[in-house]
Formats: sequence, structure tokens, C-alpha cells
Amino acid sequence: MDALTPTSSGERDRAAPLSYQHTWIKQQDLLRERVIVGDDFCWASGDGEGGVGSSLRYVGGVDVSFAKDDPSIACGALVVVDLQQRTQCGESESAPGVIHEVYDVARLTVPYVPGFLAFREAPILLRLLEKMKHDAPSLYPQVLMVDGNGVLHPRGFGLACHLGVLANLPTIGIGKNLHHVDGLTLSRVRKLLQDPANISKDLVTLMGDSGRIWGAAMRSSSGSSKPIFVSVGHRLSLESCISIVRMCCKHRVPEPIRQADIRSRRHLLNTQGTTPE
DNA sequence: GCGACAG
DNA sequence: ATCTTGTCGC
Repeated sequence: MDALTPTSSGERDRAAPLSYQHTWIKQQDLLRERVIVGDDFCWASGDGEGGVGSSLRYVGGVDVSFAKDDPSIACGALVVVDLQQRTQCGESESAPGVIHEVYDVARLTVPYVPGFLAFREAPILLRLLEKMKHDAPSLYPQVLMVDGNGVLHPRGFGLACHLGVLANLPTIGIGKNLHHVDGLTLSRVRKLLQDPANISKDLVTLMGDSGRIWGAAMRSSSGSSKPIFVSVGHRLSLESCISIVRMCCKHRVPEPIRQADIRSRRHLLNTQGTTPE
């Protein structure tokens, strides 16, 4: 095989080993038809309270960490916190307590390609959900917070949507960095947050050039200027996503995801160091 | 052609 | 994502 390798441009270069992107886009377009943007949760039915806080208790968080030496070794973590059970994390600060955690260490073969994160990370995360549904069904999360975007995505179908649809679970997308979409840029978001009209707010709605609302930029921690980016994953309204995120934020990153991040990294170190194989 | 690009 | 120490601040 010599010069027959097709020379392409843009996204394709990064994905040289995979000519799958065409397929992936079809997959996303197909699955997107099943996304539900709007409140559609069964755990709040039957009470006159209204709102999301009344009967929400178990909130899950997922994240994937990678080995520093071998980036193909991944550790996925699913943690569940109980909003009604607080643990101390400072003088007068408290955070929802972790009541369950599941891990899976595996070798990932699919590379990360911007816009296609789900094809790399969704499989290991779906396995964790299945594992938990079997091992601890009574603690299975009512809502899942995902380390990655929901509809804030070039095709409106990020990892959080992908997981939500395939697991049929209400999900919330949390981005720690902005994925530029529809003219939305970090500088633009900064301006919005600095704008006199929003200066007292901790949250700004992300409206793109098209007029579409993609999510919200939120400065969750009191002092940090760097926002997180909240977007609908599945079966929730943006308003509910925001209020749930607020219930979980003692730090910049909401507790379920923060714990999944911390613990997946720790688990990977322990597993690798103890069992070098 | 150039820049941008979640984790 | 990961590589990385100290350091400024509440």
C-alpha cells in the first residue's frame, strides 16, 4: 500500500483510522429523533408539589479517566449521590453523599473525535448502567449527569443525549469547556456574563446566531469566573437541568460528576498499580 | 485556505 | 483526556 491512502481535509485527518464518520453522523441523526427535550420524568408524578426538587433523590454522575502512559486504557465510573443525605465538606458546607459507585476498566479502541465523543465513551458508560441496574436496582439514578454536552453539539446530539436515549434515562449535559456551535464562542459568552444586564446573574442563556437556545453558561462556584456549560440531554427541560445542577454544586463541577471524576482516576491508579498485568 | 474542535 | 509545583486566597 503506497500513496493510495486518500488525502482528505478537516475532520477526516484526525479520524484517519476511521472512515466511520459518515456512519456516525447517520447514527446521531437517527437517534436524535428520539430525544425528548422537556420534562418527562416519572419520579415527580403524583405529588402536588410541582418542580423538580420534590421527589428527586438519586442523581448519578458518569465520567471516564485515562491512564497517563497508555491513553487507550480507560476507567469509567458511575456514582450516585443522595440529595437527601448530606456530607460535610468544609466549615458549614455540605454536599450530597455518595451512596453507590461502579467502575469498569477497559481498553478503548475508538479515538476521540470532536463531535463524536459518544462513540468513544458511551459503550463503557452504558455497561456501568446495566451493571448497576442488575446489582443495585433500588439505588439506580433518577437523573444522570454526564461529563459532556447534551444538545449543545454541532448536530444537537452530544454524549448526554446519546446516553439518555439509549438508556432511556433523564440526562443533563455538563461541559467544562465550550464546544463552539452556531456562532457561540467563549469571548461572546464572557461578554454576556459581564454585561451589565447580567452582572448580578450567575447564569446566562446561550442563544446562537440562529436564535436557537443551546443551553446555559453557569458560574456555579461563587468565586470562579470560569463557567460550566449546561445543556439538556434527554427528558428534561433546560430549566429543570439548571435547578438540578444548582442542587449539586458545592464546587464548580456538580458533585456527582466531580465524584465520578475523582474516583475513576483513583480507581485506575489503584487497579493499574496493584495489578500491572 | 484558515480556524475551531465536548472528553 | 493527560503532562505538572507552587502558590495566591478565603
